[in-house]
Amino acid sequence: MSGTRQPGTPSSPARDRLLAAAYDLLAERGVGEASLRELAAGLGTSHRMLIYHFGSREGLLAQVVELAEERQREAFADLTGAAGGRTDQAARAFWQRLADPSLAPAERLFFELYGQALQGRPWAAGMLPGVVERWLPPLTELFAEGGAVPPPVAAARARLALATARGLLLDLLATGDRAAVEAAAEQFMGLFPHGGGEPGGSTSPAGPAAGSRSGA
Amino acid sequence: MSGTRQPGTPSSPARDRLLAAAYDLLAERGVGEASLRELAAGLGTSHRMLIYHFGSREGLLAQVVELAEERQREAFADLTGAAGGRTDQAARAFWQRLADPSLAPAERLFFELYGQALQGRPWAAGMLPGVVERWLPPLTELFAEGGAVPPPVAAARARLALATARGLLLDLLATGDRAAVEAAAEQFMGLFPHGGGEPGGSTSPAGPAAGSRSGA
DNA sequence: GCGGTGTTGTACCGTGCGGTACATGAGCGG
DNA sequence: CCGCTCATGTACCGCACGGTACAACACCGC
Repeated sequence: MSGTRQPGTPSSPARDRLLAAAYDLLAERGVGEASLRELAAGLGTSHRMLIYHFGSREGLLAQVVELAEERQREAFADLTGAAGGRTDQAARAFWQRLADPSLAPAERLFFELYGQALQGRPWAAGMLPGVVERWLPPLTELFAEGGAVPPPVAAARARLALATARGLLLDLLATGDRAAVEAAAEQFMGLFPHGGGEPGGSTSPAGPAAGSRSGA
Repeated sequence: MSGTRQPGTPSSPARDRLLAAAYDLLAERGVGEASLRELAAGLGTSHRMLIYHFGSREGLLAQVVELAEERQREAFADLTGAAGGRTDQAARAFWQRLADPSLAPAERLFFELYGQALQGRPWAAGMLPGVVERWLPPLTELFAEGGAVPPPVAAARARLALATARGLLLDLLATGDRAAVEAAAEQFMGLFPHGGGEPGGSTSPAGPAAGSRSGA
């Protein structure tokens, strides 16, 4: 046995370091045109090593997708944690986090991967199953306001808030017009009829939140 | 002079046919991994001809992006036309059109191009300048309800509706759960406080609307 | 010190890529 | 009928790609 490692997910420390660094690098450069050799050069290793650890280029990309998914999961955990208190406060806080410029590269990567997954790229397929569904239960609970809102309405609002946050993020990334996007988010949060605060417009959604920076 | 044609946009009929067909083909297969040769084969021509008409692969992709932009412009014209009547009716009609399954390939292409543009791919850069801005004036007018809504509020709601429609479209394309997405859209349209109808939640937004099908 | 196991470097392979050279027609003005 | 331009086909170039072969090295248990 010479060339490649196990095809599964053996998760050696070196591999994990490489993967995290590759994630950051791809967030900056985009996946589309990145060759193994370019990537390896940017990572300070050789394309040989990438194949050794990930089996193939597609294997590496699939692992990056899985990592993006995992980062989303972490963001989601943060949300459920933060959502203990007032709904509108949780919403605003989460939106503030999403709009943090330091997360922009990860979010651009998220949307690139999303687009590739929609086009049926096999290595990106892992993105799709959870990309909406995973967010719905906690968001639905958040919007239920402890039972004051009927479950079907809460579910629809959860889905709506998720979509809205992602759409606003797309806008923000494309235009960079932070003020205008914030105003739109504010509009959304102000639309809900209930008493105390607003329910949490742009609360949760989009990104592959936890943004690790410079990598390994 | 043997090989390539003018680099500009000379727009011969043959070229236009090729471009429209390439658009449809890329909508089905995705841009990411399409080589000139694959593309040409699917178009019933040779990669030589693509280079002759478009100068280079990037030139072709840039033209496809421009065409996508143009299709958006047509969709936008449809919107302004349809928006003459009641706001909520226009909104629902436009959303119905967006959700039409036959538009899905064009919309997937739109989001793939959007993602590539966000990652700085030069041939996709033409996407960004108008992708939000172009929709705002007519939407703002729509949401102003003839002056009943203050301009800043109308502007924020326009931006919000655009973002929401795109987010919901992303959801629909990923999950295929038409009923749930429709329910979320309905929620949005029902949120606005004003009298008569709802202002037009998912009214306008996303796609490269006018969907030409099987191409030349 | 030896044999393994995990890791890395160097060198290479075949393929398909984007792009070019050049010849060949089709259609038309003169 | 010539000559010109537009269009297209065939053949090729050099290159970078993903992937593999194989040898070497580090480290560890014994």
